[in-house]
Amino acid sequence: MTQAVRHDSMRARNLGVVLGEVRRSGPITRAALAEITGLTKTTVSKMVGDLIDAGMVTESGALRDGERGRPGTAVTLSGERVAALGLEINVDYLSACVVDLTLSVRLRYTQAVDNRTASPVETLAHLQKLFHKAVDEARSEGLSIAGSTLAVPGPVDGGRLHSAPNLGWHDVRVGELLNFPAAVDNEANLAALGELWFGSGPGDFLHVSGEIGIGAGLVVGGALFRGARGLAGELGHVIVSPEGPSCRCGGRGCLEQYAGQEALLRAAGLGGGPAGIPELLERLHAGETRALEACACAGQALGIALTSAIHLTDPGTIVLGGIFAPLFPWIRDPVHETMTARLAMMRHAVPELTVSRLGGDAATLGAAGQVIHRVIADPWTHVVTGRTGPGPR
Amino acid sequence: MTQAVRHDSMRARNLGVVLGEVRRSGPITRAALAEITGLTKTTVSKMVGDLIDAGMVTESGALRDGERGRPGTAVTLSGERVAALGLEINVDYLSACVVDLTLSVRLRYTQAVDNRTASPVETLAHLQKLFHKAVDEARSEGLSIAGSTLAVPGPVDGGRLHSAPNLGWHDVRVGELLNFPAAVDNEANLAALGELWFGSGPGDFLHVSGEIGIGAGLVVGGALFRGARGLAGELGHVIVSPEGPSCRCGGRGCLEQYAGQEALLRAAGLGGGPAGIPELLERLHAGETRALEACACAGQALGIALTSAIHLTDPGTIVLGGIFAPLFPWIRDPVHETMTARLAMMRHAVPELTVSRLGGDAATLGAAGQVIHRVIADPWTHVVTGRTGPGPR
DNA sequence: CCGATTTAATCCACTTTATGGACTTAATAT
DNA sequence: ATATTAAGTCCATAAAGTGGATTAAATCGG
Repeated sequence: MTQAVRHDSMRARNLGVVLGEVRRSGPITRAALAEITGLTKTTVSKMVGDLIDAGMVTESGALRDGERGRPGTAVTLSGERVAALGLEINVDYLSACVVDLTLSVRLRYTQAVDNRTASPVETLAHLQKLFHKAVDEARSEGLSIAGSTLAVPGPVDGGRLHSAPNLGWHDVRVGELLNFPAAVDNEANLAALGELWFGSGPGDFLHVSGEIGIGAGLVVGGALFRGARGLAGELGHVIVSPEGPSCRCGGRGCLEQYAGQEALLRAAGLGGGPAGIPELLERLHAGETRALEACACAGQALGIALTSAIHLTDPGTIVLGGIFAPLFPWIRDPVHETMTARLAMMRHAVPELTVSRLGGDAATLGAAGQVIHRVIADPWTHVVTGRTGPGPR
Repeated sequence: MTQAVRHDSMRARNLGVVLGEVRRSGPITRAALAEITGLTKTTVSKMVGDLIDAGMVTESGALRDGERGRPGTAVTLSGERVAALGLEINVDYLSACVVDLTLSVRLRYTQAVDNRTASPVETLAHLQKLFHKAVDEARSEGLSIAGSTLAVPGPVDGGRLHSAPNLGWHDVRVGELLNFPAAVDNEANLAALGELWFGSGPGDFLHVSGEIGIGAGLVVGGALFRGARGLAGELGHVIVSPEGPSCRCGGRGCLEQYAGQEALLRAAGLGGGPAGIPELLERLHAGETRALEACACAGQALGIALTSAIHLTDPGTIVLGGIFAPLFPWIRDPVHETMTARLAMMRHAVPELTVSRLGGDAATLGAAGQVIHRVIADPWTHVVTGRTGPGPR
């Protein structure tokens, strides 16, 4: 149910509207904010004052635009006080980053841990150390961490990680095992949000994260689509060919069996050993036929799965990330041709096919960005608790 | 951007919250409304008064629940004043229905028109007559039509119908051709909403409308998912087998080629003639092998497409409607078995598979229901303009 | 059968928040 | 130097919800 609005929540929401507009429109004067939001100059002035007190906004000098009349003083987001922490569990390392309100990355950490051999509890203990280190160091820079989110490589439903094949984890209640406050979410979802906020991401796109599994995050109207239980976006198990090779999910012919990291390396003649994507890239650059053909096949399969995804979810753009980012030059054409051929008559415009500009950090950034976005949408608590000293009696 | 809240919009929203709660919780006292919404009794009382004045709510007698203390007077939605009109263009007839605020169907119309031979303009002229007839007759019953929505059999993007194969329409700007005020939406989308509001529909489901084409409407959290351009839900073109028969969409192996009405009838040996679903049902009841096998094959194909859809969109339930409703006894098992086998390892619970309780009216009902839902979510304008006579000066 | 208790609904003084016009400030134009 | 224009602040007012007091209408207990 939509919640009822009272005086305090009216103010809370309007604060969010004003702060959101400051974020959206860069340096902007109070007068312009009033115009855009529809609030009066008085109201906006008061709110901007509160936001400045809370350290979320700063005056960034006079905005002289050549027009006559008194020039306005522009305000911008301030990265000096509020920050958020993004965490990620990868196969062989943990990573963390601290991002401030302006979405600038302030601190980054990685710590090598072989999470395939470690138990969930061990891994999470390592993660806790990383958490405290990051929080302490952020504090020493004057930043206060408004919240944190943890990215895990598999579908999450209410803090519970269903399965993470590349960690060997199955049905782990991560939320309950954490000894520090953090939200838990799927790496593919958060990578999509990372692309939205830190990449060139437009407002509507399907972000494909190719790893050992293949996940996807669907962003529509600037918000992530999660489905009924938060398990949406399992692109890796969309059926490419109903009688294809069987998959660990129980099905047959899933995309993962054609374009997952393992399948791809095997097709390129690199399976079975410790060989990885770097080797594949070398061979591609060397023009080795087997590697090129492996990419072409994977691209076609991806194109087929994406065609189904487009018909079902109608994304504006497709963004390829994860292992597909470095492979983009070799898979772009087969993916694009497959999609174009199969979508030809149904739509005026086939979704654009682009590549992620973010590296392996996409999920960590998205995790931190999610917290920042929540703060910007609802700065109320931070404004109130952010007051210095006891308020007027 | 989220809009700023001012005093009037605060009141508008709270009116919507109160009215929405009246709808949700049946006959309910003012005190209970206050408890649930978090507003004070004073505020709720004032709002209920306004809603009664506007004819949207009535007192429905004392609510004596055996407890001691003064019994409350319950209020319910009133179907006496506000209503909505749903319209639908089918292959060989037009239909309309008037639904009141309580979602009771008050008037129904159908008019035989062969829309395959008629041009869009001719069809819409017929529709206009139907519109006025419905509005006039509703008015004579004391109902005022708050709005209307038109269901068309194909994907719609901003009032523009991309293609409606069973009408032979292509790229028709329906919104601009209408000489009366109505929103235009895809029949599959509206059928899903019909199921949500008039059927047994739970809050999260994928509604499959099998017709000549196969569409789907995805409802998550009580809201329809439309994708970036409103073209989501084209289940009929999800790829079942990449090298399958070619489809009018330009692709190959689309679901429609296996489970669409034409493919199904052809497989059952009924193709080429005027034979239809009734004949197929006769043969199924007679136990004819060819018909049974056709259903089994269609069911398997549907199961494969739904498996992909489930991985991508994670619906809580699958509701089969359209031609799949009467065929349900014969396709249920193949669909269910295919889905279960292929989803086994990925989720604890495979989505439930149910059948639509609504007949061919689903879309018309959804169309009218959409208007009603908008009125309930935002009753403000109706409360203000609904006042009888000049207000107190 | 009557008073005590309990809950519903209304009344009224008050608080919170936004409004809108007046006022001050700081630029450009003439 | 003065007029004009726009930004930002001040202040009295309006709109809406709050919370406690009051009235109303039941059940419970003796």
